Amino acid sequence: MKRVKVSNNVIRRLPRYLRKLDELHENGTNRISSFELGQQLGLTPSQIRQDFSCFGEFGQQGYGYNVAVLREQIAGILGMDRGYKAILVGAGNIGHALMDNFSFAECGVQLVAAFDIKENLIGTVFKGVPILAESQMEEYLKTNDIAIAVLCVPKEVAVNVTKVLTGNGVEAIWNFTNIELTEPNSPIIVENVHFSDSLLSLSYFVSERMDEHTSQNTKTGK
Amino acid sequence: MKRVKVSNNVIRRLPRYLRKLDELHENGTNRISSFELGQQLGLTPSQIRQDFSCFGEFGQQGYGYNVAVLREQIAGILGMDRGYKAILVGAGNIGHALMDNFSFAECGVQLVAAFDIKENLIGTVFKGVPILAESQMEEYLKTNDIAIAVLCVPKEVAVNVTKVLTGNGVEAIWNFTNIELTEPNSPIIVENVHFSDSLLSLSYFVSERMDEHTSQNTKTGK
DNA sequence: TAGATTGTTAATCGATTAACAATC
DNA sequence: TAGATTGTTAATCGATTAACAATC
Repeated sequence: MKRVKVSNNVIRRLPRYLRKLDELHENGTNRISSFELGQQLGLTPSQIRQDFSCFGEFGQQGYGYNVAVLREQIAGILGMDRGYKAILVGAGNIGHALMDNFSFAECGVQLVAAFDIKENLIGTVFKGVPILAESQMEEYLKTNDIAIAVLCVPKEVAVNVTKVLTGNGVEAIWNFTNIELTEPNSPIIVENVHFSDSLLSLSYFVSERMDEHTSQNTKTGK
Repeated sequence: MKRVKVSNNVIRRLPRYLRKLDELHENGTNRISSFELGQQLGLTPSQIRQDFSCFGEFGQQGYGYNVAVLREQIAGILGMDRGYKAILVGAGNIGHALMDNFSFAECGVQLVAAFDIKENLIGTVFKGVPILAESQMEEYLKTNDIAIAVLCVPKEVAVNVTKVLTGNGVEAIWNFTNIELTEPNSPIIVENVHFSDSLLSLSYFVSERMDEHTSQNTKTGK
């Protein structure tokens, strides 16, 4: 596959393309043009064609894109066909909710084990995933090829757990703790899910909206 | 407050500034320069000063920024002092995990009620938040001033629930369902938390890393 | 005062959009 | 063939970085 340096913005749009293509496929749509796709996603056709051209030529002049083919291409670009193995660390609360609801398999990721320190969880199997003692984690990492760790531990222990993970071959951390995990020179890949950052952004947009209304009312003397 | 149109990129950095300032405050740091803040966040001092200047003048030449003052300014910009009221719709799984772990109050948001259709949940109170029947929701919205809805329902019903929300004064939706909620001409504010998009991006970066290694090994004949 | 550091203007860089030849 | 639509090159736009006068 073509692998030139692709901008972050492009990469963040790829999962959206995938989701839309899945939807189109379900609807029985076989082909789509960049114009129509742009309409549905709120993007310009130019941007869509530019984005795809980072990775190859997936369309056909005068026809557009075959939905199924394009879907498979993007899935491949995202690495969904690589079967990366993941472990989850911290099976309480959000960790548990992820195991319960989130389909790792739909992203092409295999969740092979979870780790916790709570005695009542250790040794149990939840939705087919064994929950093991955190003390066993290092050994487990050494004997299994784990690419991804889902980090759901309390923030106090996050840094120490991260050291064990990165020291034992884990490539990437899906970070659900509310701390900045990225160290300046670390080669580890960190993807943050910061709920509070997300809610605060939303709060900003609400405030902006409210202030607009207020100032308009002032202007019009309401 | 100064309210000029500020780019999305700037807004997304504000919660990170806030988090860092909280950390500095806890450490007992009273003042910080844009240079030092940039070092700690991996940003240029220029960018930091540009970002702040969208909202006002919070620093002092020759001195830098007072941590506590800057923190309060950013909190205000984000609307944390406005006490927005929120409801949560769908109290199972991820919704329940949010109620259990996530501190709405720390973001300055009041979670005042949750709604569900499960009989065994209705009428109970969880962490001080009453869980009501979804059939009561419309009435509740009409008699309370709810700015934000946290959407955690199954995706099949998400669109219909959204109509009820937007039709009854809700300004913004914090969307935990895995569907595209934003309609072309809708004035509703939507903040998406798409777990699968996040994991797929991570999967991309892992794949990129692996391919780099492979191609290097090929070049060096390993 | 001299040194430090801001806020802001100008320069650079990168991302998006427009245009169009190629071709299905 | 004629019409449609791609992939790509060029133009535009916006965001980041650099520079510097103002001033604490």
